[in-house]
Amino acid sequence: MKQRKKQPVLTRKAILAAAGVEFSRHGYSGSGLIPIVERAELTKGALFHHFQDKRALAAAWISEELAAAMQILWIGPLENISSLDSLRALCRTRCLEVRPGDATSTLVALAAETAAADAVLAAALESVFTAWRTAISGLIERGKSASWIHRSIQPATEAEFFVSLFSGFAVTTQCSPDEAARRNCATALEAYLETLRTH
Amino acid sequence: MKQRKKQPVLTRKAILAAAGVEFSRHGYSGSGLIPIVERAELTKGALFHHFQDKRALAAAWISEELAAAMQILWIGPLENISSLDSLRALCRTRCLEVRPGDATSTLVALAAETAAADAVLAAALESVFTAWRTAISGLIERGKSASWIHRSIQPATEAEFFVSLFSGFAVTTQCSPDEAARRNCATALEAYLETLRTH
DNA sequence: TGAGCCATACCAAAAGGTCGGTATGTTTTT
DNA sequence: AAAAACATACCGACCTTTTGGTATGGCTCA
Repeated sequence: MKQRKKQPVLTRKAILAAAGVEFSRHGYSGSGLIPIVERAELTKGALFHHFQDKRALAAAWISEELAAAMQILWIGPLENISSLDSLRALCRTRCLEVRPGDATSTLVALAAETAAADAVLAAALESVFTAWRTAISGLIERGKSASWIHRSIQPATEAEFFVSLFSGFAVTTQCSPDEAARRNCATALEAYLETLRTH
Repeated sequence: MKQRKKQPVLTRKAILAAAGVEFSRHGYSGSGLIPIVERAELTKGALFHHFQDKRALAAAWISEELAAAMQILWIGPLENISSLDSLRALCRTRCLEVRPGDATSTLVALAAETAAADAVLAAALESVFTAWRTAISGLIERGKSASWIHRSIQPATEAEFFVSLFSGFAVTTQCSPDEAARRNCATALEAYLETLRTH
């Protein structure tokens, strides 16, 4: 099969990837378009050919790249969990490896920065949050059916709580990124997870 | 004592207040200096007379105004609490009234946006977080002494958890500011607080 | 040859910040 | 006590750089 010299889909992906790096490091307002296209080794012509404006670029990155990253980090693993111990292991890992610029932190940071003022970005971000929450509440329902999660636990409420909790970890860790804080979070988290257990 | 006709402290306060409104609405990078001085009905001359640069303005606002607001919202009330029921009532109130642009949300939003990239702002924000955590852990120690909090609870760890939790509430609420989400948070929060109780 | 793809050049506006000037105290000197 | 010297507080014009965004034109491929 003959191949085009340049595949527009690759160009688009390159811009999205570069934009992701900038957004993760400097937030939405703090990211300029020139640093983005320079990082992608392209020009603004390419950028504005694929995206209507800066906001559309950010929205596309959120719903495509960021959502995919959250899928790998959270949704996929959560779907394969079938015991409270494995849930605790996953949470411990995710908690200890939270770092500025990773998918979870960026999701939270972008939400905190833009969601109140920009409905378009808020909608894109919200759908990522919703996918996350849905994975949690699904897991809780499976756990209740299999009797390794207490029957009094309400899936939707608990999912809301769980996502808020990790979002908070992402923020406070960003502010004081020492190992002790992360370990504190992990410890308190395990104590919380125990409250879900059948007793 | 004779009084000066113009009180420079008022001008400074006016700039800080205006800056606070802008930072709360648009974040740090999203806030321009011209909107700030226009809101204060002053000029850039006044701004740069009182503050070295934009970053110093933000740092001053965080350590003076934002810290004071958190004192009123959280630290003060927490110091006057002497039962788990009153703690639960305070938390429920703060949880239900979280809104974009209030002190807690702004603290979290600024931390998420700037803390990873700006050490000066990170330090100012961190000291506000620390005051918050200190108030919580102090309360827990008092509760343990008075036996209305279980003796197995570790104050520092639990304080870290608590602050992260509310920070997360502030973010996720900003993204989907419907009443149901807030109530979910409040419900799950009360269940969590029960785990602190002496049993 | 025409349509998609992307680079170059350019633009108006807004960004953060500088600078000289001035009006108003506050000290110091005579 | 008056005058001179200094300090503080603020204004407003201006500067440079960067911002997000556009207009145009060339290249490639079907």
